[in-house]
Order: sequence, then structure tokens, then C-alpha cells
Amino acid sequence: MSQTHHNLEENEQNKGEVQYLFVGNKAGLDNVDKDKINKIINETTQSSEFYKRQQMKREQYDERIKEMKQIIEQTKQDHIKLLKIKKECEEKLDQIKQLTQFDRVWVHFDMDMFYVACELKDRPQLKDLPVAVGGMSMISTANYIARKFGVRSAMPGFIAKKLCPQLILIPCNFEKYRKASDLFKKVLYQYDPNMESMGLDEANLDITDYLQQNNINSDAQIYDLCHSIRNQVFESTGGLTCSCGIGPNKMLAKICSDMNKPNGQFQLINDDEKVKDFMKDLPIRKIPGIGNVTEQILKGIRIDKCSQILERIIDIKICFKDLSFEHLVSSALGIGRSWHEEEAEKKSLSVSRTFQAISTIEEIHQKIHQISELLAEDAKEEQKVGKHLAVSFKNVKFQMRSKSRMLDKYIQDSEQIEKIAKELVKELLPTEPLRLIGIRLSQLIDQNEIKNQGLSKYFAKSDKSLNNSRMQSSSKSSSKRSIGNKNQNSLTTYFSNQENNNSNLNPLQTQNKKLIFNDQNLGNVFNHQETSNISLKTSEESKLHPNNLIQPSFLSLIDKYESEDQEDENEDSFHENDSYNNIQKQTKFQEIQLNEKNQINGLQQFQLRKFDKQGINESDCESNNESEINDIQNEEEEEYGDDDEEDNEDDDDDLIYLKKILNKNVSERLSQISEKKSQEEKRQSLSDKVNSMTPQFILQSGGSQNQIPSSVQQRETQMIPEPTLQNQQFQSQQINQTQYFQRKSEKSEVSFQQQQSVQSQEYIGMMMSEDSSKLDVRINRNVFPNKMQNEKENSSSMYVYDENAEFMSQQYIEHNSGSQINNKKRIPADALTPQQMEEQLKLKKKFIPRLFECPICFLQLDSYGNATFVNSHITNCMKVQEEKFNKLEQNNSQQNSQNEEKKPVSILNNFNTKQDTKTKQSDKKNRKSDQKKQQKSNFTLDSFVRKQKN
DNA sequence: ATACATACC
DNA sequence: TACTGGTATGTAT
Repeated sequence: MSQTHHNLEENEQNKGEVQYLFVGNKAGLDNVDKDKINKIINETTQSSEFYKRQQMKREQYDERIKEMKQIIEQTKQDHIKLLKIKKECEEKLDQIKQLTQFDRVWVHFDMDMFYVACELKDRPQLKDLPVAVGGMSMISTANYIARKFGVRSAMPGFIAKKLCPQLILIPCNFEKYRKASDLFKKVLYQYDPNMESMGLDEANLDITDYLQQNNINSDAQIYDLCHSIRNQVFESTGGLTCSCGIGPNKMLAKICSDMNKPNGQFQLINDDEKVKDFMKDLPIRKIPGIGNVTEQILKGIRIDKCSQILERIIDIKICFKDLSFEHLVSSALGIGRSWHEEEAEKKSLSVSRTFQAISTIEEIHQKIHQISELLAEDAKEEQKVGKHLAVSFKNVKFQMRSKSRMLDKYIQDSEQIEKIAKELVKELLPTEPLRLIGIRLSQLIDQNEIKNQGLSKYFAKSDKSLNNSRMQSSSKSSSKRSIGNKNQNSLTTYFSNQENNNSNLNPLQTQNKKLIFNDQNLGNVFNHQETSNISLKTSEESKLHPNNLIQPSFLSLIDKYESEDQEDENEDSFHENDSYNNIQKQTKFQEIQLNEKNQINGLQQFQLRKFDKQGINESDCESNNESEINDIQNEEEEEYGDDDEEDNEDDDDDLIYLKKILNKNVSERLSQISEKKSQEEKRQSLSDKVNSMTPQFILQSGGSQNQIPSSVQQRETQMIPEPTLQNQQFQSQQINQTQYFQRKSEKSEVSFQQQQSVQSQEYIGMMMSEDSSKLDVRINRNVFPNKMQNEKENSSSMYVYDENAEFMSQQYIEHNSGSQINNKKRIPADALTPQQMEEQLKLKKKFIPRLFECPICFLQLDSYGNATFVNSHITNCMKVQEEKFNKLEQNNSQQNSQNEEKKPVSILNNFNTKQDTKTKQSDKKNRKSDQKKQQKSNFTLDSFVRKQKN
């Protein structure tokens, strides 16, 4: 302990001398040998590309400085403008001054030459020699002996060696530093549990509360406290020293910590005059956020000290944008953030590597491959998935280029990263050899947090509100509210972001953009190679080639009927009527046989059924939240009741189905913003209730009376083999009747004898939404054993099963037709025990992303594990169809050119028109009935098309 | 939304 | 042999 004190005091005695000398990177080379050092550096580097690049940048800065000076001169000629600016300056200054706060005490601790100190602790024999941590290419930290030679951090090792040939270079050992850092921070947490930290060797504390609790009032006491904290750090880290600054806000504390480095401390009293004095001669570069470039430019207009910012506030106002101006002015006044910011989630992950220059695409691809794997590793470790990918290059001339893209799905795997990165690279082919490649994944979310981004697009009224209840936790943490980031020295770390949200911090940088990569025929850099891969990986491609979304056979089908239409107009309605009648018959058959209404509500229905992690499903919501559900149901009926149920009870189910899909998901989806809020509220209250409910599995209802109980469905889910990406062929699996009856007799609460039909379940595909929740897509078909094969599929429903209760329940309610909700046929199954549910969940989690078949065009899509991809396909598919239908309708109305002036715009209109036509022509015949039935069993897009023609 | 630049450790 | 790597964010288009 006495040793400790001795060390500290001994070093603090030096502070007068050392104070402005070796104060780190920002101070530049203040050594006596400055000129000599500069000479060596220049000799060492002047022929290098790096040096040339620096020169070029310097010229750019000079250019900008020149422009700024011109603007200042011009403005000063214009007296009216000048007066206006003066007035604005005064107003702003008043505003800014009001932000002054002296009621908090901030302390910034900063370990001295941290990495080197860690190394020297293990190698005390080196402590009197010049030592640096780093390599020949880059030095992280140098001790103070080495700094006397001009060795600094962020200096390449070979230059440092020139400056100081006896310099000892020690490679980085981050584990060691991290451990030491933990010890360091552990001490500080006692004084501020909300401590912010921007790196291994730094910590910002607001110790106001601690001072109050411990009755520490005087400035001297505060000073002594910090001294004792530093002693504790010294003890706890086994002899590492730190420096500290005490000030009224975070920014000032940080600046102060630099004043008496190393192993010293500086206190700035919370007093207006003291702060003013302190800022007066402070070099602008000390202000966090003013870096090399800003410093040079400010110096270019002869502003070196903070006080000059205030003296020449008008020039600053002229040269900088509002918020930059505010930043500079408030900093010069010593105003900074004096409260803690909420810790922000990590926003991006990146890996970049420098290497020996490479030129060929093969080499580039190889690097991309390696970097992708590293990045994927990181992403997995962080449990993050990202939606935005950027590739950046640095060529041998140190020019940077980047290419980025917003993805239509969240990714994490190295294969996915690599694939997209290579696509981006295609458009970024370099003209010069490369020395660095980096890949960054951003728009991150926790891989477990998001739910149902996927299908919500198709089944929700409004895209975003769907995710609300589940997204809340994540949106809190990743919200834009907390701009400041503890891990960064960003401006908002030091300054209030309350008024600076749009801060234009570096207005000095814009004009040089053109100069970079603007020479060397960079226009030819882009290489538009055709993608041979049809799979629709990006929305971009989807937009470019919407027809790719449609299965070729489907397109030919449309063409076929189009041509038939021209040949034989009169027969067009056959198909339609035929299928219509069949459906009607079947419906009636079931109604009679089972004495049930609304058993078969559509040939195809989307039902959304969800299981959340507790196994809650939507029926719970219904029984416990009738009012909410009724509200939503009423909305549903308002929307569809007239068209679907009242006027056309016997309507072809295809029409109902497609109408719903197309209306809800294409037209209506676009016009629902105003409803968002109330829906969100409903969802929230509903999901709250769902959360508080007892988990229970219940029978799936709707679509067919002979629904397989959910428990059986879950078992079946377990039996579906994991498909592999290699197996590009669509996989499906059916429960045969025997299996089904077996299960039914085991589990079902529906009497076996009552069955008039047997439902088989066909596994269509597995999707995974962005958050990795699984969406299990199946078609349930009612099988009537007595019927002929062609006719056996009397009814079928598409189901999407999901784990997520909150959203899916909402979706379920919203997207089930009213009849199903009115029926309330859901029968609670035996409640599963918690263990059973756990087992089921485990098994569910075994599923991997896989192929998905578009319900509209039947194209088999490789979803790459993400529903978003499928979504974009379906969206486009629907759009294309709608266009197609509209076109057909136009042709039709032109041909018929009768009474109608209005051309149908929406699918809904098309449907109505068609149905009218159909009713009129209901006497026509069964010519192509076999074909039709087949197609119908496949979802009847073709029959739909035919109807359009009628 | 994308590309480039700046800042920080 | 020759000037990092990770993250955030500002700025312009």
C-alpha cells in the first residue's frame, strides 16, 4: 500500500512537466525532436502509396478550407445576410447556454498505456526500455519511453522501428488485456453501477449519487476519493496505473483525464468561471468528436483553441450546418452530456482483413469465403441475424469502395453471407489490386427476438403492427432513442442528443467525394454479369424479373387459355361453372351429412394457427377474450361479409379465397396505416391476456370438421424428416388414413363414426421467419373414401403453423373468415403437461429451413431459411397475377364491350364481374371437367384464370 | 437506400 | 517486406 502511494505521488509530481507533452495520440509530436521525427517519417513513407494518399487528402482539405474562406468573405460582404446570421448566432448561443449543468460530478478513468502496461507487468525487466504493443504493420500502444522517440499508437511498426531502432515490439494479447480491464472496471462499478465504458481501458462514471450517499461534499474530498479509487485500481490490477479527470459532464471529465497523464488526475470544479478558463486555451482537437480532419479544417480557418470558436462564432455559423455549429459552440462552452444514456444494442458486425495485394476474382472469392466464415462465427456468437450486408474494398492506393444491399431476409450463415457478398463484389470489381476486404452485417436483431416477419406480410392488415407485441422488447433496446453508444466515442456520447438528433457533425467532408475513385475510369468498374441462378434472392432481382416468379407451366397455362379464349369465346364459362358446381355439391353434401354449417368454408383457406413457446394457441384467446375477438371479427365481416357470404353464399370457394388473398394482401394492405394504432392497442391487450393464460392445446377448427387435433398435428410435425438443401426436390409427406385413424382413436375427441371424410395432411413446406420461428405449412385435405380418385379432394385447407402465439393469434383471428369464428367449433384437447410441451418444442426446434411451395403459382421456392424470401415471391406473384387478371379483364370487356364503362381495377371487381357472368351462363357444360378437377385439386389457379376470361 | 467519410480506441 | 480492425454515425444523393 505504501508502495502504491509512493508510485502515485511520485508520478503526480511530474505532472507539471509531463502535462502537455506525451498526452497521447491527439497531441501530435510535441517532442523536442519533432522535426527530426517528421523527417524520418517522411523519408520512410514518402514514396508509399499511403503517403500519396495522405497528400491527396491534405490537398482536398486545403481545397475545402479555401472554399470556406471564400464563403466567409462573400457572406461578410452581404450585410443583410450577416445581420441575420448574427441574430441567429445570438439566439443559438442563448439556447445552448441554457443547457449548462453543474449539478453532476463525472469522472473519467483511463488506464495508462494500457496494453503495454499489461505486458510490462509480466516482463518487468523491460520497464525501462522503449516498448510497444503491436507489430511491424501497426502499433496499438507505446510506453512513455518509446513515445519520447516519437512512437505513437496507430503508427506502423516499421516506422516506429526507424524512429526507435531499439524499440521492443510485443504482439497483442487481448485476453490478458480483457482480464485486466475486468479488474479495472470491477473497482469502478462500485462507484457507479451505470458506468459507461468505451473500450478496455476507459470508463465514465457519474459519481454524484455515490457522493450523496457517502456525504462527500467538498471538491477536495472528491479529489481525494478519485485518488483512492485510482489506488484501488492499482491494487486490484496488480500495479497498473490510471489517470482520471473530474468534471461536470462526461465530455469535460474525459478531457480532464488527459491532462495529467500518466498516473495523474485533474479536477475541474463545477463552476462557470473555472470551466470557461479551462476551455479558453484548450486545443480544439481535445474535444471528442473533433478528429484529424475537423481539426485541420478548423485550423485552416485559423481556429486552434476553443475560445476562438466563440470569438468567431459567425464564421463557424457560416461554414457549418446548424447542428455542427451547435456541437462546436456547446463544446467550446464546456457543455456536454451530464446524464447516462441507455446502453444500445450492437448495430453491426464486421470483419475486415488486410493482406498482400490480390488481383484475381478467384483470390477475391477466396478472401470473401474466409471473411464470411469469420463474420458468421461472430454473428452466431452474438446471436444476431442481419438484414443488410456491405462489402468494402481497399485497393493498393488506399482508396476505399463499398457496396451494400438491404436484404429481403435476415441472415447469419457464412454460406448466405458469402453468396451475397460475392454478388456485391460482382458490382465492385476493382481496377487496382486489393489490400483489404471487409464484410459488414448490419440491421441486426437478436436471432430469437423477431417473430413472424415472414407471413405477417400476407396475412396482416398492416405489416409492422403485427410484430408489435413481440417486438416490443427488442424495439426498446434497439430504439433510435438512444443514439449515444457506450462503445463509441461518438459525439452523442458526450453531448446531448436531445437537440442534436439530426446533427450534422462533419460538414467538412462532402466535397471530396468526387475525388475518390473518380479517376481511373471507375465507371467501367461495374460488371453487370447475368445471374444464372433463377432463385430470387433479392428484392432487386425480383423487381427486375417478376415473371421469374411464376412457374413456367403456369405462364403457359395462362397463354393457353388466352389463346383458347380467342378461338372459342362461348366455351369459356364451362370450366368455371363446372368447378363451381362441384364445389357447391360438395359443400351441400357435407352440410347434409354432417349437419353442420360452414364446415367447408373454402376450397382453400389460409388458417393461421400458432403455438407459442408455452403452447398457447389462438383458441385460448378466443374463449378468454371474446370482446376483442368479436371486435376484430366484426371488422372482418365488414370487410368480407357482403361480398363473400351474404350475396354469394354458394360462391366458388376459389373466388372467395383469392379475393381474400388478393384484397387483403395487395390492395388493402397498402391502405391501412390509419388503423394501425387501434390495432396495435388491441393486439397489445390481447397478447397481454394471452401471456397470462394457461397454456392449452386445442383442436384446430375451421376448414373442415374433421380436423386433426393439434396434438396429432404436432406429432406429425415431429415425423417430418429434415430436408436438406441439396435435396432440391420438393418433399411432401402425407399421413395415410390408417395412421390418421390410429391417431384419431388415440387422441381425438371427435367420434370416429361421425366421420364422413378423412382428412389427410400434406406437408407443404417449412419456412422460418426472420427470427427463426418456424412456420410449418401444410395442406389439409378432406378425403372422401367413397369417391373416385379424381374427386377425392373435396376440400382442403392450407395451414400455417407457427410457434408464436401473440401474432399468430391475431393473424388467425383476422384472417379467418367469420364463419369459422362464429362456429366456435374449437374443442379443447387435453392440456399438455409442461414436459410434453417442452418435448414438442424441442422437436420443433430441430426443423431447418426448407423449400416452400408458392400457394399461387406452385413454384417451389428455396426459402433459405427465411420467410421473407417467400414473402417477396408471393407478393410479386400476386401482383403479377393481378396485372394478368386485369389485362384479361380488359380484353374481355373490350370484347364484350357492353354496358360497362368502368374497367375493373381491383381483383375484387374482377371477381364480381366474373361471378355475374358465371351466374348468367350457368347452363354450360362439363367439357373439360377432368382437367379442371385435377387443376382444382392443385389449388385451381387455372380455373381462376378461366373465370377471368369469362 | 447506398456510398463514402470521419471518429474513436 | 511497408500504415489495423471493429463499431457507430455523419453527409449527400
